[in-house]
Amino acid sequence: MENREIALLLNETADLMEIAAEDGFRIRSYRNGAAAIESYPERIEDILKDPDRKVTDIPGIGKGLAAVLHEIFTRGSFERRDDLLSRYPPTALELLKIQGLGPKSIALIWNHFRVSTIDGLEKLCQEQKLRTLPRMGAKLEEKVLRSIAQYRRSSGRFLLSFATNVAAELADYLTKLAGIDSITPAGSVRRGKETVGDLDILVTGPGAAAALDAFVKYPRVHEVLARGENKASARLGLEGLQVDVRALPRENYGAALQYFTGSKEHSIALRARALKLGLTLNEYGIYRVDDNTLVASETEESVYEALGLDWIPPELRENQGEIDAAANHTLPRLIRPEDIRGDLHMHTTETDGRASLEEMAAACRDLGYEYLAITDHSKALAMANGLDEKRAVDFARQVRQIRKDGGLGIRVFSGLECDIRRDGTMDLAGDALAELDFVIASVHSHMNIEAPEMTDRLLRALECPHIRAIGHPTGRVLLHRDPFPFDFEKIAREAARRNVLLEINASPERLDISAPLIRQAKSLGARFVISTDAHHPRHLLNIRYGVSMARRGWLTSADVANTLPLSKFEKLIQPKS
DNA sequence: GCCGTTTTCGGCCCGACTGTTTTCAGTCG
Repeated sequence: MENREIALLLNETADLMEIAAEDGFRIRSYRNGAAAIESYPERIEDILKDPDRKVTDIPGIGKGLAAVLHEIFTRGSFERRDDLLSRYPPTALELLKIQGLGPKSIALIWNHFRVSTIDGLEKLCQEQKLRTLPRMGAKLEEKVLRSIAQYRRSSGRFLLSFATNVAAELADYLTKLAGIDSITPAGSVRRGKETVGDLDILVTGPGAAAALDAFVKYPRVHEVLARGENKASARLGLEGLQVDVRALPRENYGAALQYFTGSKEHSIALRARALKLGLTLNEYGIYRVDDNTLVASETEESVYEALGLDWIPPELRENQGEIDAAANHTLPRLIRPEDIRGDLHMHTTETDGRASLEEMAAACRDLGYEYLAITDHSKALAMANGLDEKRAVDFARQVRQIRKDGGLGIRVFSGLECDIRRDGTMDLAGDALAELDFVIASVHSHMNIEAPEMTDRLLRALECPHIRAIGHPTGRVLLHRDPFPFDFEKIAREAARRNVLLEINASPERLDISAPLIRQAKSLGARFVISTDAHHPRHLLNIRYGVSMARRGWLTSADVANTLPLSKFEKLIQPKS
């Protein structure tokens, strides 16, 4: 069992414990343990098997959870979980994903109506029965119905980061087999889409067919859906991501890669173009219509070339003008991960991060960056122990002192992720913000106000002369929360006019803003910064997902401020006179 | 349930908002 799956079992149990109104601190221990296991660099299973090692050496795992882990490995579950599942159906966990309902309400609904499914809940709301329970009313019913609709739209999809990791683990496993030349994830993962429905993996080489056998025996396979000559399909792990592995002969790899990368709209447009040229395109190659002779198939480049096109980066393949651009040789030179020279949004133990300034700086240095900004939360985020004016000013001084003392081998900017209050004013006073090098303004509260008020709020925030960027501008959380409504065009235009950068938040759960908005903002003259919002050094690696979004938004390195060398970036963030 | 100790017990991030109340429980971040 993978660490991620153990963490899932512990987290689900913690959810059930919440519904059962068990002790909050015990619940937190389960969650802490789950988080520790999920991020642990080694497999917990290996440690448990090794008599010389103890899982209790992992911070967050004590005697109690160690016993739970042993039980998980002997029989796949544990007593507390089984007991809770005998009292509450597993579907109740799904209800926790509905906004506006928490564990108390779910327990109440179950106890009163014996309802524990989304469908049942929807019926209760429609029949106006939810309001008969204490402290529940018409507004809640509406909110729950809206949230159910949102939940249905997003379920069955997975985060890009999750699918990417599954693909990497599977590739690791398959690459050890004999006779494998290449293993390539195609589909929406290759296009860098923020969420994916399933995973397509293409395998070539003399051992490709045998790789299908290996795949269906892959330990993480939960359920085999299909097993044919050229394709095997299975659901992986407890999460149930569907993975299709296809064995392909080398000679039509390029055509297959194009075909399975999509998007469907892009491929349809390509086939239409082929027909106009007297050609036909399918997953095996490009053929002349009149005599059926093969024109191209071995590489993607040759397929595009046969259609009179430059090779199109997968991130652009959405039939959004990329085919014309490829025909006219005007495709943009897209930004690449290696263009990034600094990360400008991250947290430390001073607020809700897990590492110190020094540790974050060292990690950035190891990534080859030239600079970084530490941007802890401001005081409005009390649960994160946000900085007040005094702590913010002290922090700015501390960073100046570090520089005076010779620095950390990388330029550190003092920053802040400052809350934007409901009225659009900043959470900290201007003279405190003025001490800092790089202030990001972000919305963390009052996200359900009407669009005009939100637009005014953001416009007012942009008036603050000390802010350099708007953090996660639309507030979306993928598969969970829609962007809050506001007039994006107005904000992007105003940000461009005031030289405030729009953040492309690379956190896999956010990837905010979306590719269409990036492209729109670029057309309005906006500039961007791609940052990870890291709360741990390993989160810094998520920058790749932000770069994927930027590429999907047609950005070049010139559009992104943190591709600038240090000296130029410093000039850019000089205080406005 | 974990942790750390002035070591086996007590502390463990908490403030704001919402919708429902008639003084506040539940949710969210």
